[in-house]
Amino acid sequence: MPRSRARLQVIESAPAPAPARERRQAVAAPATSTQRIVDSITSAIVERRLMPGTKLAEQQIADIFKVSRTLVRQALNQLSRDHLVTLEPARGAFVAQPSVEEARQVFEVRRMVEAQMVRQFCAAVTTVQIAQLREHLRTEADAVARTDVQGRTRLLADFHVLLARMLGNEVLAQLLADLLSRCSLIALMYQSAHSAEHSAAEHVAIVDAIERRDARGATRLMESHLGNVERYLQLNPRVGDLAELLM
Amino acid sequence: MPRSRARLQVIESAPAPAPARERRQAVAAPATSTQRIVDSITSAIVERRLMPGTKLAEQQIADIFKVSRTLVRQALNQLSRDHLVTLEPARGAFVAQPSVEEARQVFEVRRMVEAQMVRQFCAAVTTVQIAQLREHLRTEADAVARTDVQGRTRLLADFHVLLARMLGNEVLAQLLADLLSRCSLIALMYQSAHSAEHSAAEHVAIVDAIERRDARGATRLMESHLGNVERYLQLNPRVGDLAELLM
DNA sequence: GGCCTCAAAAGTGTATACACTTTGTCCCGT
DNA sequence: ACGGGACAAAGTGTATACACTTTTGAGGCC
Repeated sequence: MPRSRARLQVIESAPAPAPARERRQAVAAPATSTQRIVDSITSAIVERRLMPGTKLAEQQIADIFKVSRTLVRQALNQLSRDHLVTLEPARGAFVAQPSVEEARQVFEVRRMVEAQMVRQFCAAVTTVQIAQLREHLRTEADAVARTDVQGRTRLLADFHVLLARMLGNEVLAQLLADLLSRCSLIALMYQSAHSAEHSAAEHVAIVDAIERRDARGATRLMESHLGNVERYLQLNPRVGDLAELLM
Repeated sequence: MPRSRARLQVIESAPAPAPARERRQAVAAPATSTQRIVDSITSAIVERRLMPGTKLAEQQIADIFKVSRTLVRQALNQLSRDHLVTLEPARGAFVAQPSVEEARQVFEVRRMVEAQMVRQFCAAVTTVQIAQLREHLRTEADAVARTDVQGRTRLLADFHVLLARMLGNEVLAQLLADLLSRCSLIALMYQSAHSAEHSAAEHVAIVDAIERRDARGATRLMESHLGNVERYLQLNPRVGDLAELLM
């Protein structure tokens, strides 16, 4: 009997004119099919089109992208390494449902890394870089003003990666990018109540401190920023994890 | 052509008597074939049996492990995410040759993360944990005394992961484990001149400071330890990277 | 009616087939 | 001789085939 399969509809959104994504694609050539799948699913997860716990059946995805399961499997493997999906042997792939504990640990690591990052940044920052940061803050403010939810989420995360990249340390930047994609998932799973406006404002304060070369102040601001973001997570899971919901 | 279909040959290789590998398998049962391949290649790289730049042909590896290329490809993909091999499209997989710049960045990140780690550790450490650390240091000293090269290399790295794990932060521990496997490759590629004895001694000093709950001292010691390890890398590449060798 | 059994369906795990790309070699023209 | 182009060998990229596992659902039994 044919099962009506309408659940996972078109993941690939029409080429959104979101400037951030445009730029990303322009810079780092997408090219390979596998990467296209990874990117699409990543976006879908981070932008809440795919909810935590959703099953990602290989054939289904293969049909959508018009490729074989081989490539889909590769993509799912990559995603599992990013902690965006979990693979259960012989059962399949599911959109990850990071636990409260994992959330805590991810934020802990971010505090450790980013505090040091900001500290070093103050010692080496150039006026050109400050200008770039200001420019980014402006874009953030724009997105917030337009209530462009997807755009602002990405931009708020990019701020942190931008800092890392400006230290000229690609290893650090990638590490932070990984942590931030996990944070996106965490934030949406635990419905962050921390408003985008608030985050953007804290970013401004951090850049102000950096401009003053106030290492201690900037560090403190970054730590409290991350603390705030974490604190406002609603630690009663709202989606997925039926066990916790029903007990 | 008739296909001979040998069904499911789950031929576990005879347990190699290498003590280090034994231990690893005992702790985290690998089970799946793919993981077995990843572990084997990882060991081979870290223990210098596979030199940087070596080509890893899929069929060749498949024959060795008696599996299909499918699983080998999965393994190689994982290894590339660990930065132990690089994949060149349509050309194949090669044991990675981290550049001098990458080495610098990895150590930079380690300094940032581990400095904070030690600081926090001083605030929360228990006497039981100190005892565990002392125990580990004893094992290190043993391996150094016996000039058990492979064992001591692994143990010196494990010290750092042990610290991370003791903070109860699995995310941090994994992150550090990743960085350390990259460091192993870097160290062997640039023939570290930093003696194992010296490293072990510095580890002891760090634990001493931790025991005194001397956060500032421990942090400083950790930073100088990592600085030393990096400083003693021979930054003239000795293997691979012909370009740099010939100019 | 509820529950166990079991078999078909659906889905994952691994192997194999085949297309295409790269690389090395040989032959030819200059 | 030398350079270049065609061809063969080797190897990677993707699709497909088949084996095995989990899930599902229908019927039979209590």
